[in-house]
Parts: sequence; structure tokens; C-alpha cells
Amino acid sequence: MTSDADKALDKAVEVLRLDRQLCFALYSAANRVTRLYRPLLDALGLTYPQYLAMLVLWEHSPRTVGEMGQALDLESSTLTPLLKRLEGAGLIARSRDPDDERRVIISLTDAGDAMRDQALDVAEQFFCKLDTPLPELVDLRERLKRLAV
Amino acid sequence: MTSDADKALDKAVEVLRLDRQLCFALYSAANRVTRLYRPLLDALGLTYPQYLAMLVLWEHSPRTVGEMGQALDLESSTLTPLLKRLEGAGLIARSRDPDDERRVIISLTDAGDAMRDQALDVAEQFFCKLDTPLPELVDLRERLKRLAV
DNA sequence: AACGATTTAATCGCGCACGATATAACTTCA
DNA sequence: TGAAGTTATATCGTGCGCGATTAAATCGTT
Repeated sequence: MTSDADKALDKAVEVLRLDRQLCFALYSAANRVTRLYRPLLDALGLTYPQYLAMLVLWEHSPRTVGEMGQALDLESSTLTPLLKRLEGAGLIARSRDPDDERRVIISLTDAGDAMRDQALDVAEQFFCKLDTPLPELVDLRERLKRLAV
Repeated sequence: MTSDADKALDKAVEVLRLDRQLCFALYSAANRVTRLYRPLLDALGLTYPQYLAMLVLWEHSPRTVGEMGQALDLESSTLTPLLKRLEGAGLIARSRDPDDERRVIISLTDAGDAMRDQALDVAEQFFCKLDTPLPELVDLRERLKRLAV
């Protein structure tokens, strides 16, 4: 027969295993998607987080750094250097808001706006690579949005 | 009436929006979970990737660096420095395999093994924080495992 | 007007994550 | 046996992601 201590240990093993499986599944899927995008984005000279930032701007530009931080759920400590690199690449412009000099306004340059067409190809190639039915992706998206909000 | 060009643009907007939503949902959920773990893991002096590495070892130790890389889907360029930090913290030991000097064997120290009990608390607190029914989590895990394999 | 509180970005340090490359150990096979 | 090829880990440079801190602008209250 098994002792209470053994049962407690089994429980511990089980909880830790589930934790590992769930956390790792998320962690690893995010890494895999980044790796999947890399060869596609190399053609645009963008990293994956930079691509996400551009997607935000292609939906609506200009925006302040703070608004982009809200949209991407990132701190200025992450965003500021990333945006400076996009500026260096000539895709965006950074300027202080005259109405409130604390704010920095991010706007697409012509080059940044023009990249939108190539980005469309990237997105389509990505969906091909994923090879997953659209409803499954939409379902996954909704479940992820609900997680740990 | 709308022109063909307008329709193509609408399609582009839609594809990019879906891409943004799906990719961002995954990216952002992974970031959120890491942030959720941080205060819990601070008590153990572990980062989130270090915690994942310890979970792997608590399931089965010793393992080689390569085996851990397979389990965590990480390159040696990521794993080696991480493992050196765990070694510095006294939680694991690194030693060359006498049968094949190319391999490095990672084994838990007594301190590393002992941390397992505290880790159990962390995992349980995490599930409390998540506040999500277990079946939903299991379902999410399965969907993530299927994604971009 | 003035001074403390708040808001907005930026800066810094640390630890990933990975591609490219290096190095050493093992294997193969001529 | 020994040279060529393969495998296992390590090193390096770049770009995140974030907590802690800083600096400057704005706001609120008196």
C-alpha cells in the first residue's frame, strides 16, 4: 500500500508536470512562431517584434510611444530602442508632440507605408507554413486572449 | 461601387489584421505568463526559463545538455549560459561524460533537488493566479502543442 | 506664481534566444 | 592509421523584455 507521503509526492509530481506542459507549450510555441517568421522577415530586414510594431502602425498611424506600448503590451524600455532601430531603417519617424512635449509621436514614413505590400506576402506565406485551418487559429487566438489578462 | 483595387486592399487589411491578432495573442500571452511568474520565482531566485529548465530536471536527472536542448527546444547557445548560471546558484552540476567527452552531463545538486518542494508552491500559486478551469488549460496546451511543430 | 505630484520617455543592467562560428571529441572508411 | 566528416558544446554579437531609475514636461492645489 502507498503512504500518505507517497500520495502527496505523486500529487506534487503531477502538478509540476502539468505546469511544465502548459507553460512550456506556450513558451515553446511562441519561440517556434518567431523562428518560423525569421526567414520571411529577413527579406524585409525586420525582426519579429519589429514586424508586430509595424503591424500596429499599418492599422493606425501616427501613434504615441505610450499608445504603441498599450497596443503591444510593452514598456518604453523595450519600445524606445526598437523604435529607434525602425527609425534608423527609415521606416518610421519620431517627433515630440508640440501639444505635450513629454509625448513622442511615431509616424510611418513613405518607405514604412510602402512596406505594407511586402508584409502582406509575409503574412500569407506564414499562414501557408502554419498549415492550420483558419477556425482552429481563430479559436486559439480567443483562448490566448483570455489567458492571464 | 468598389473597384477591384479597393477589394484587394480590403483583403490585405483583413489578412494583416488577422495575422496581427493571432501572432500578437501568442506573443503577448507568453510575455504575460512570464510576468505572472516573476514575483513567484523571485522567491526562488529563478528566472522563468531557468524554472522551465529545473522542471525538466525534476522530471528526470541527469541529462546531457543536448537532451535538455531537445526537451526545451533551445540551442546550446541559449542553454549553456543559462546552465552556467544555475550551476553558479548551486542548483545543478555540470560534468563531462567520461564515455564521450563531447557531452556535458547536467545533474541536480541536493539544493536543486530540495527546491522542488518550493517549486510546487509556485506552480499552485500560478494556477490560482491564472484562475482558469483545468479543462480549458489542457485544451489550450493541446492546441499550442499542435501549432507550428 | 509656486511647489509637490503625476505622467511620459529614455537609460541602464541583466538574462534570454538565436544565427554564425569555433573547438574539441568521436566516427568512418579508405 | 590517418584524413575527412560528423557530433556536442561553447563563444560571440544582436536584439529583445523588463525592473529600477532618471529626467523632463504637465497638472493640481494653494
